[in-house]
Amino acid sequence: MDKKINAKLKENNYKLTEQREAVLEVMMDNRGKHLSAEEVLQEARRKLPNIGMATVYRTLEKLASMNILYKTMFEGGKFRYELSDDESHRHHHIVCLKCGKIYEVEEDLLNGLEKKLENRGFEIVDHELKFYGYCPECRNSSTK
Amino acid sequence: MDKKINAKLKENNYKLTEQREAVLEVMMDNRGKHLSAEEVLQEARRKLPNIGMATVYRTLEKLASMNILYKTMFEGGKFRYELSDDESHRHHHIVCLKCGKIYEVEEDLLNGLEKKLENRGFEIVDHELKFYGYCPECRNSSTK
DNA sequence: ATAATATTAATAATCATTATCAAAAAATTC
DNA sequence: GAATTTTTTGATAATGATTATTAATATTAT
Repeated sequence: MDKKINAKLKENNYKLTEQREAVLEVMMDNRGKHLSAEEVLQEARRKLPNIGMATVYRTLEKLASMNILYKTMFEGGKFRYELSDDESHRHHHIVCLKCGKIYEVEEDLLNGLEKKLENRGFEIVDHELKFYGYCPECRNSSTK
Repeated sequence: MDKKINAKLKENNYKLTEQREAVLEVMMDNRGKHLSAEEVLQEARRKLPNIGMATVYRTLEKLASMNILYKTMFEGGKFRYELSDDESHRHHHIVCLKCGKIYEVEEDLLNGLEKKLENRGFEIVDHELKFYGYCPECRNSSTK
């Protein structure tokens, strides 16, 4: 188990039950992927067949609120969760319209943008950016 | 009725029933606002008391598919619709976390970003950017 | 007008998520 | 360590936004 994660769990005195551990393991096994709650449930049941869906939702919610996971709404009105690598470092997404794969975009692409808005009197606390298009593999394939 | 809109309707040979007209009027009366389907239904019923919610959903969907409306998913997993002022000119949003008001951000803030991604082999066809924070009015008020 | 096509309103169905609640597990108190 | 309180769980019901169904109504073409 990752040290930082462990630290966060303690800091929130969060009891690590076997259900919560199963969910965390699923997220760690899928580092870099963006899983829906349903997908997490499927995977978690391979480790713990009786885990209930309410528990999975509750756990994902809790982990997201401690910034251990990112929770993002993608097309189709479904939330997806991914392991947060580095605390406060938000990043953004490119969704391939063909294969559906989700790639990451580093934060610093957005530098300067928030400043412009703050010059207009807004106070920005968060933002969310998604690109839709074709990834390098799909781009040149015939069946876009 | 706006000329451009009328042209688009014709171009898609879209029959302007009284229900559809009511929905369009609501959107035009609320230019600049971002309405949920439910809100459109409420307003539309003031003009046409028997209009059904399925009709409102269908109509909003149709108008969005002709680019007469923008359809955007905001927090809470709800779509909101707004009148599209200018055809292909996408814009983005700042959502005030206090009053919920939605402000617009002009496109050109993002210039250059897509190019960087295209240099990496992606082909970008669309994007979506939302900022969350406090608007100038709410920023200095005591009860953030 | 008559028949074919579109559109509608009401309502049921869907799907992701949340709430409820009694049972099980864990922690705390005596 | 047994008794009691607190937390967590799983099953299931409820919710809320959206979509599908369907029979009735309106519109258009013949």
